[in-house]
Amino acid sequence: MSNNIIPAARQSMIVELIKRDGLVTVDSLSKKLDVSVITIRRDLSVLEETGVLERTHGGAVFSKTIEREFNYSEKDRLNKEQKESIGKSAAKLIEDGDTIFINSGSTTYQVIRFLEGKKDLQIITNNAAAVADFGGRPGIDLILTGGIFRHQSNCLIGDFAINTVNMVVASKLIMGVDGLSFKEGLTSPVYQEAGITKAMIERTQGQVICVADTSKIGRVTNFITAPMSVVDTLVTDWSFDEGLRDKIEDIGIKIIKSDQGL
Amino acid sequence: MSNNIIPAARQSMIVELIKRDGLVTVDSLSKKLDVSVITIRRDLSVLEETGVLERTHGGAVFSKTIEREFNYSEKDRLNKEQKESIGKSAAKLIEDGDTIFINSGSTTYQVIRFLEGKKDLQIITNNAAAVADFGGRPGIDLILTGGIFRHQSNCLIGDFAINTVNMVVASKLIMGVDGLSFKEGLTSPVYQEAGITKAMIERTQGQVICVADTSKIGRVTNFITAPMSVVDTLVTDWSFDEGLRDKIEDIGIKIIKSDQGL
DNA sequence: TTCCTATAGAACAAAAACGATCAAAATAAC
DNA sequence: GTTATTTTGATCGTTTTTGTTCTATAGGAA
Repeated sequence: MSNNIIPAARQSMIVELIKRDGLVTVDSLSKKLDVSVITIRRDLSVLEETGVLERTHGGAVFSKTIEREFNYSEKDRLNKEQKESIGKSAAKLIEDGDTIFINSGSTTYQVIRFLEGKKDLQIITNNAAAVADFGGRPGIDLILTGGIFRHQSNCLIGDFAINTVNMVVASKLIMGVDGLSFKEGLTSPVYQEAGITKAMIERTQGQVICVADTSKIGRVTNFITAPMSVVDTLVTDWSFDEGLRDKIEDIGIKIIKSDQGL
Repeated sequence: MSNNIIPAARQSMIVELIKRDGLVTVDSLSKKLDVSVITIRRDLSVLEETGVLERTHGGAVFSKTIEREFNYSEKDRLNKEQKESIGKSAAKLIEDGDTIFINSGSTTYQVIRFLEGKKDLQIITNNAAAVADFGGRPGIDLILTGGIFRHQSNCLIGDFAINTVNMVVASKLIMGVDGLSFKEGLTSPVYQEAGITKAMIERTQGQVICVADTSKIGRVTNFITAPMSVVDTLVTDWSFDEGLRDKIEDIGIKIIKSDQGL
């Protein structure tokens, strides 16, 4: 894919990758960008000079100082590759003309990113980060629910948010969760976020799509949002344990596994 | 497609491409514009002189400085120093325990920045940018109104926003305007934004503080928000024309001039 | 600790891109 | 139509970038 690119382009790709993943290895960059390892090292040295990254043995990490500025939380970076591919797969389930709820979370954020190009879409979300790189895409209305800004998870919570949700009937819901278990159902670590999601579920007349990388499956956090049975479709990543498939499909959930390697 | 064009046209094409892609290569430009690489190099040198791009080996990247200004939008940059000092002065009018409306705009955004350190404050705003560098300040609740995201002015508009505003009674309003004239009153270039501000004015029981640098005074834009008489305090910058003072104070508006040099 | 493997860095050679110069072509001026 | 000016392209030496080889070093395992 990638040959015949100028150094500046290659370096900006490295910056993108390190912003996305928080960490890159010389080896993987060498393969991905199709240049020798020494070239990658030289690039990393240049970029270290500019301050966007810090070199380590075998690669480089995103600069701590810049990281803080960007407000990239650890959580956003965790399983980033999985979340991106889940986002891409989930976005395919959205059709032109849909009105969709999207709750907050690093996985659902990835879905929003991949909705570009859809037509006549209305997104209602309490994810405050959504506006960040949403440069006025034609054909897509982005509606924030409003509410109290909770910076830890970059989302909007409280009655104002719930009120807005209650004024909408959506055709689909993209729901991120923190835990997903047969016994306790869908759980969230923050009470108020669970409340918003609950309201969204009630106001969705069409498909409820749950996005969760495999680390969430089987996990239980503090606040119960809903039983698993509200989910129509579960989009998860490639390392899904096939042993669970039957048990999940038995309660009427369709499983979609996203592809590795974007 | 492309032969027989004058240099200026070719160069403006290059500018368009670099604005779009952020980066161009000499080689691809040479092919796309059907001229030799040396010509492209000369074009890039010329354009580098003008400051729109920075040359690199093999091509050029969009100028960092211009890029930054691009994101901030023309409006944010205009009279930045004035706006900052107005923001600082206006923030001093806010007391601990206040519940304040803040409408959207580059000047009011500066006010938000300087509210750090206040206690027990509740900010209700339709400025989507507010969350950007609001790192969870203790003692301050930031509440977004919700609404349709309007990327051109980074704000939230529409019924959802107005509904939220209508659920609040604020003790103060920080109001940015685009024009401020005796005859037409306070005006805004965007209909929906005027609507939000109107709702905020109605729901404010205390002080209405208008923040406007001197370039706004006397200007009229398209949509009337309110007559000037709704304003209690006008915070403007140091170059305020003292000849207008009496006339403005006569309608009951207190004038605060912010200091130059932050 | 000691060994071992993987990574880093230096030096050199090859390839690509650059800049300067000059001639040819296109355009403008007369 | 002729001349002057600008613009473009080609050549060639120079600089930058890249990859290979080799040596040194870091980090993990026994």
